[in-house]
Order: sequence, then C-alpha cells, then structure tokens
Amino acid sequence: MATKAVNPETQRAKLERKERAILEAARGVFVEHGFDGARMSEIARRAQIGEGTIYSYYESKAELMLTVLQQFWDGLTLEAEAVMASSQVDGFFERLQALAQYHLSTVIENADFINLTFALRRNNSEVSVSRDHLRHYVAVFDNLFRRGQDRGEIRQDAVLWQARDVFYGTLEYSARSIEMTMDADRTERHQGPVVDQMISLFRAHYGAGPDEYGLASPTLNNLSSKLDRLSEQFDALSKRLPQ
Amino acid sequence: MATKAVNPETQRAKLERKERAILEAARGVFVEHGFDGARMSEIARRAQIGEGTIYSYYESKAELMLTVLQQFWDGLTLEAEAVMASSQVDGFFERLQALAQYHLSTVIENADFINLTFALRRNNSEVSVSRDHLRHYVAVFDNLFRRGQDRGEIRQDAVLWQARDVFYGTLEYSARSIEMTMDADRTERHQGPVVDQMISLFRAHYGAGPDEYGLASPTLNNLSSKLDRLSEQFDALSKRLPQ
Amino acid sequence: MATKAVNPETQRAKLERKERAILEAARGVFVEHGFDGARMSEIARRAQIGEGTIYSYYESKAELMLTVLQQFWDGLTLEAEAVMASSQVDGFFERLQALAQYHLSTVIENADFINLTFALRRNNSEVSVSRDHLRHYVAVFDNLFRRGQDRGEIRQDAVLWQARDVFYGTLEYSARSIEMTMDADRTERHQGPVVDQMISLFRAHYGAGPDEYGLASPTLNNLSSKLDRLSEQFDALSKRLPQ
Amino acid sequence: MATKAVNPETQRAKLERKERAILEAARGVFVEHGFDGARMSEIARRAQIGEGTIYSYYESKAELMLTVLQQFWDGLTLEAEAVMASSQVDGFFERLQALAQYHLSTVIENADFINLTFALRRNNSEVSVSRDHLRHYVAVFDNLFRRGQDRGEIRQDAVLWQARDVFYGTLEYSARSIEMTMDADRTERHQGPVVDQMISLFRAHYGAGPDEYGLASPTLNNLSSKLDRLSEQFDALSKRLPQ
DNA sequence: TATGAATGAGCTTTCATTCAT
DNA sequence: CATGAATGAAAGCTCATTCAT
Repeated sequence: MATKAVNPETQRAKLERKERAILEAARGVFVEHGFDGARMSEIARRAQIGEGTIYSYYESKAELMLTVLQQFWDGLTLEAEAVMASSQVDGFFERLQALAQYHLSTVIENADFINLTFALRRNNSEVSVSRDHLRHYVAVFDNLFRRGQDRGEIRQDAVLWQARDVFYGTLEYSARSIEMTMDADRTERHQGPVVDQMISLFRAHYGAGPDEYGLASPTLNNLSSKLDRLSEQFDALSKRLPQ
Repeated sequence: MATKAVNPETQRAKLERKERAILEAARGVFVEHGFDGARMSEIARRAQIGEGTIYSYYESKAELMLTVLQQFWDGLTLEAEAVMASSQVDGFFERLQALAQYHLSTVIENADFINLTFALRRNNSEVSVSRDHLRHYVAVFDNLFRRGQDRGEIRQDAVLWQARDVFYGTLEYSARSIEMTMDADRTERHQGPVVDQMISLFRAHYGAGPDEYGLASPTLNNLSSKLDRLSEQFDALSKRLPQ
Repeated sequence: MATKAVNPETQRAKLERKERAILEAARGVFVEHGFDGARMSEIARRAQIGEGTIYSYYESKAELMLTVLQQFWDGLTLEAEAVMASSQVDGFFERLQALAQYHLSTVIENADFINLTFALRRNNSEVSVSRDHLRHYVAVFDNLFRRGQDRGEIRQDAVLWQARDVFYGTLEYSARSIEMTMDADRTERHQGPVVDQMISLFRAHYGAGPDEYGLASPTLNNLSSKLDRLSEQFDALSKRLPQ
Repeated sequence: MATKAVNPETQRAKLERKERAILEAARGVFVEHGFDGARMSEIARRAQIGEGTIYSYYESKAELMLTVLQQFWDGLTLEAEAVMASSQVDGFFERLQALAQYHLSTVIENADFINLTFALRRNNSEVSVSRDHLRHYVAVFDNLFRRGQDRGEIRQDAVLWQARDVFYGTLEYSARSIEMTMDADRTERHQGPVVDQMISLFRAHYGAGPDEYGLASPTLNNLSSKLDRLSEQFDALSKRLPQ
C-alpha cells in the first residue's frame, strides 16, 4: 500500500499548522483575559481542537503562556532587526525614526502583552520571560545607538542607558496615552507627532552638534576619562575587600 | 439593651476603622497576588474580620479592587500635591526634581499596582479605574509645567503633552529597568542619576534660559552622572566597611 | 436578640454530625470502589453535603482516606478490647474464642477495608495507615497470649509470633473462603466451625494442659465440626420453610 | 509486494511474541501501580508497541487485566504442580514443606497481585478472576493432603478445609508480616522459621501419630461417617424444597 | 451588622479509547 | 494489522459568594 506518506510534508505540516493555531488562539485568549482569567477550554475552542490536544503540545497552561510570551518577544526582535536592515537610508536619525515608528505602533497594538510580560515577572514565578529575551529586543536600539556614536553622529559623551530610558519610556508612555484617549474622545492623538518630537529631542540632545559643543569637549572628555578610571579603581578596590 | 449609642462616635468610628482595615488588607493582597490570584479569605484574615463582612462594605471582589485602585491613585495625587506644597524652594526645576523623585520612588514601590491599573482597564471591564483619577494625578505635573511657562522659566513654545510623555515615560521605564536589574546583577542602578539626567534634559530642552545652559549641559550632565555613580559606589563601599 | 447560642451544644454537635456523615459516606464509597475508583462527588452526595464542604474538613481525598482507615483500625482495636473486657469467663481459651469470633465476623464484614489497608501501603505512599495502628490491634491478641502464659494455661515455650500468624492468618483466610463461597453456591460455610477448630488447635498445640486434651482432640473436634455444620443446615432449612 | 508469508511461522510467531510482550508489560505496570493507577501508555511503551495496538489484542483495559490475572494464577498452579512433581522425596511432610516454601516466597513476591485479585473481585465486577482459577491453585494442596491421607501419613479424621485454612492462612499472614517488618526495623523475620513451624504444627496436629490416637479412631470414624451421610441427606432434602 | 460554614460552578489536567493513515 | 495524535468525559480541587445564626 502506497498510502503512507502521500505527501511527506503533509504530516509535519499538519502538526505545525496545529501548533501555530494553538499559539495564536492562546495569545488571543491570554491577551483578552490575562493569565489567570484565560481558560484552556476557550483556547482549544478557538484553535478548533480538543482540550486534551493542547497538552500533547505543551505540558501545562504555564508552559503554553511562556512559549507564547517568548515567541512574542523573539518576533518583536526579529521584526525590529528587519526594520533596521531594510531601512533605505543610512543616517542614524532616519533609522532611529524607523525604529521609533515600529516600536510605537507595536506597543500600541500589543500593550496588553507587554504589560502581561512584566506583571507576570512579579506575580507568577513560573511564567516569567527570561531577561535575555527582553535584552535581545532592547539590543536593537543599543546597537543602533553605539553605531551612531562610532560614526560620529552622536555625542561621544552620551550615556546609553539614559538615552534608552528616554527612548523606550517616552514611546511606551505615549502609546498608553494614545490608547487611553483613542477610545474616549475622538480627538485621537496620532503617532506621527510623537515620533517626530522624539527624534527632534534626540537630535538636539544627543546629536553631535555644531562646533561650539566640540570646543568644550577635549577638556571635559579628559575629565570624563579620569572619572571613568576612578570608578574602575573603585570597583577593583571593593572586590578586594572581605565580604 | 442599653448598648446602643454608648458613644455616638464609636459606632461610626468603628465602621470607618473596619473599612480602612479592609482596604489596607485588600491592597496588600492585590499587590502581592494580582486580581485573580488574590483570595477574599486572605483579605478578611489580614483585616481581622469575617469573610462575609467584606460583602457588607463592598458588593464584590471587583468593586473592592476598584475602590482600592481609586484610593491608590487619589492617594498618589494628594501626596504629589503635598510634595509640591511643601517644596522649600520656588524654582520650577527644583520643584520638578522633587516631583520626579517622588514619582520614581512611588513607581518603583507600586509597580504592580500601576501595571494592574492599566491591565485591568483592558481585560476586566468591571474593574476599570476612571480616566479622571489618572488625569488628576497627571494634572500635578501639568500645573507645574504651565506655571513654569507662566513664570517664564520654560519656553513658551514647549508642548505640554510632549513634555509629559518624556517625563512620566522616562521615569516609568527607568523604574522598570531599576527593578529588573535590582534582583539580578548587584550593580544596582540607583534613582539619583535617573532623576538628575531627567532634570538636566528638561533644563536643556524646555528651559527658557540663556545659551550657556544649552551649551555645556550634555557633557556636564554626563560628568554629573559619573560623579553620582561614584558617590553611590562610595556609599555601597562604606556600608561594607566594619562599623 | 437572644438568638445566639440557642443551644450551645447544637453548633458543635452539628459539625460533628456532619463530620461523621462524611466519614461514613467516605467509608462506604471507598469500600465499594477502592481509593482511585471512589469519587468525591459521590461521597458528598451520600453525606448530603456540597462537594466543597468535604474540603473544609479534610485537606484532600488522600487525607480523608487516611482518616477513614485509621478510624477503622482504632475502632477495631477498641471493640476487640471491649470484647476482652466484657468476657464473662476468665479462662484463656474462652477469651481466645471470643476474640476469634469477633475477629472472624469483623474480617468477613470488612474484608474490603482490610485489603485496602494493605494494598495502599504498597501503592500509594501518601495513604498509608501507620504501622502503629495495626500493631495496636494485634496487641490485643499478644496481651491475651502472654497473660495465658503467665497464668500457666499456655506452654511456656510457645512462640508468640508463630501463634499470632496461625491465629490471624487462619481466620483471615477462612473469612475469605467463606466470603467467596457465600455468594456462589448457597452451601454457606459458617463461622462457628472455623472458630471451633481454631480453638481446639490452640488448645492442643499451645495448651499447657494434661494429655487427655491432646489425645482426643483432633477426632472429637472433627465430629464437633460436623455437628455444627449439621446444625447450621438445620437453620438454613428452617428459614426456607413457610412461616 | 511479496512480503506476505515469507515464513508462515513468522507471522504467527510474531503475534504471539507481541502478545507475550503485552502481557508481561501489563503485569509489571499493574503490579506497580494497581489497576486504576496503571496507564495503558506505559504498558505500550514497555511492550515496545503503539498504544492502539493493545486494543487489537484486548478489548479494554479491564479485559487485559483479567487476562493478566488469570495467567498469573494459572502460572502459579503450574509452578506449584511442578514443585510437587520435581520433589525428590516422597514423604508427605517433605512435599508439604516444599509447597509451603514455594507458596510463601510466591506470596511475598506477588503480594500486590494476590491482593489485587481479591480486591477486584469485590470492587470491579468486570475484572474478576474466575473462582475456578483460584480453586485450581488450591487443588494442589488438596490433592497432596488427600494423598497423604490415602497413604496413612495423615489422620483419617483430619478435615481438609480446616487444614487448608491453617496452611494458606498462616503462610499469607506470615508473608504480610515479613513484608511489613522488612522495610521497617531491620530485624527481618525470615521465611525458614515460618515454614518450619508450619510443618511441625501439621506434623503434630494432622500427622497419623502413635497408636493411642488410632485407638479411638474406629468408633469415632464410624460416627463421623454417619454424620457425613446425614449431612448429605440433608442437602438432598433441601434441594427438593421449593425456593 | 458580623460571622464563617456551606456551596457549586468552573478550573486544569489526565488518560482510555478511537480512527485516519 | 500497527500506529499515535486526537479526543472529551470526568476527576480533584478552589474560592467568590450566600445566608442562617
């Protein structure tokens, strides 16, 4: 009988299709009801499979949730990297604008998930996205920023973590504001202005400005280096102290 | 029985004391376990009352949660206003610094609650803090900012909502970062630098002052941060030294 | 209002009545279906309470089972001790006969439980009657036997554990045989002969008495058994005759 | 495909090998976890076949269990008969000792199964080893005993069922005691003494002793026979009565 | 009004059994 | 026949809510 393996792809493909259906359904239900509020039966119903079937793909509700979350963050990272890769222009601020645009729209669309990620990190020890997944996503910005410094588009003395806090913080807060006003009064605040002001703030604040800035630099940079060395000496010293 | 109205105040006072006990207990339990994870029985136990008694004060768990949340935001608003009122100095940036300090420490301490507030706005239509409560809190910043403009300390062309997004956004994102790194590597990022850079950013970006600020600010701000960090390293070190 | 504590006993009494109802229902269901086969819902139904109520008395199904089992063995011990205490006569063999009679009828009536006790000791580590409970029960025989030795009714060289094995072993095996034939052919083997031969075996084997016992015993015992059987056949027959 | 009937034996042999594998696996799993605790999937895994395959050999879990149990008892019977057949010596008590030894070690090793057999007889009407299987096993003792009587090694007036109860009862109870003390205090009671005392009890009690016993016999045996005939007449009579 | 014992709907998870391949 | 993915009924257990006291 040649009925076996009519199409070798079909078997594997069917399983993968089912797994995707489960993840998609799970994501929807988790977003709508949170972790505790989500019912496995509803996930099964949406994925159009039996309840028991989920458990042959995932050990438990918690593991399913974890998979959904990690897949979400990995997807974000990949997309953000794709945005960077496909960016036509090469200038730092143009790329930053593309990233901001992507991040803002993503946050607006997936605010629930992002909230859930951090809420679960606190409450439910079992369902906790690894820090690494989050770091990978943020690394897209970090890399862009460092490259900007390397190419001289950004001040050498700009501090990465400060810039990062301003960038992601402002965008997320804006997203929340947009979201909250969206369904209320129809005076929808739009994403464009938010991104624009973000970029102009970065340009003014972190941009390697005209010469006058550069003038003060040498001396100050000298001081800065000395402080850095002092700090490292400190660390070295403290490590030698008894616990 | 002559037990009635032994003391007219006592009756009312007792009820109010009980209500406060419930709210306090509920807040603790909600923060620790989230809405779904919180158990009414634990709230009752902590408030030292019977389980059924809660239901003569609040219709349901959802209503209790709502009350706790609104009380929380109202409390925040009152405290923030108190911080503004008690501020010794009068300058805009000093007051802004005090507000930032207050907000950052509050967010770090109550991150769960703030998350919960927005998570519940989406998921659970029943438990949704009114927009007004949130607006009242944000109004503290808005008022300060407008007053700053009136007094000529801030540029007239500064846009309120942009500043607000940067202010709250950066602080919340920083708070989350601080929280996440706190329990990880012990290189604890501290609150001081975050607030300092926030203020210097505002000073440089929204300040109406003469050029000298704009010129030196970024670099000096950077140096300032490094000195802050050095200072904290000192603190950390001195704590480890024998008394 | 004097409605409180109409009857101080009522409150506690009601709880105790409910607990007894649960234990009784649980025992019935466990006996009928075994541990795994028993459904908590059926126990609740039989006890005429809600399913959840059981869990305010017992942490889990396993704990309930354990309580039932221990209560069963404690009850057996108490009853056996009562049988010993109330025994009119004082001679060892008379008391032994009373104990055998009690044990045999008990085992026949509760064979399931006794089986369950030992089956669970192996399979389910959580539900395992403590060895002590079983030892307490067996101790009734042990004490009787030792006392018989002290009083010179039993040979000083008789070994306790051997006698115990013969005593309980024979009775339990007989019980099983009786039970198995009971529901099959209606030629019911009855308890009397079993106990009689047990006693005569003990008398002959462990008795310290003069030879005459040893001599005639086996044969006469045999005749005695046959007369017993005949008597029972009479009984069975007379029950079937029209009133 | 010419794969059919490569070897006519192979086909049948393969099936039988598979069936044996299933039964062996099933037995192991049932013994380890009991009927309800056993999982078909584990049986399939141990038998190295697919889960569904079991169902082309056995209708259900219950039928599989039944087959395992009956095979177990049949195996016991065969082994016991083999022990009798291979017994070097010819004397009754020597053979009895061999049987006791075999039974005791068997019971210790398969206590779970023996328990299970009787537990299931009560609980699960579907899974109930036929009485015949059990009788066949016991018949080994019965035959030995009757043969002992025929050869004059055992008293003519000894009653089979009494002896059987003492024999199997004592051994099973001893087995349980040995098992229970084994994993507790390390004062392991061993099998040897148990068998020895069993044999000496039989020798003293049922052995065709010295003449004095024989003296009383004729007359008493005469009475005994008459009682037997009376009993049979009774049975015949009762059968003629209307139900 | 205060209580906490009682409730039962609803949850996650298991696993014997089926059936398309 | 053999397979194992899929199924869904049914289990133990939780906990917000009720209500007799």
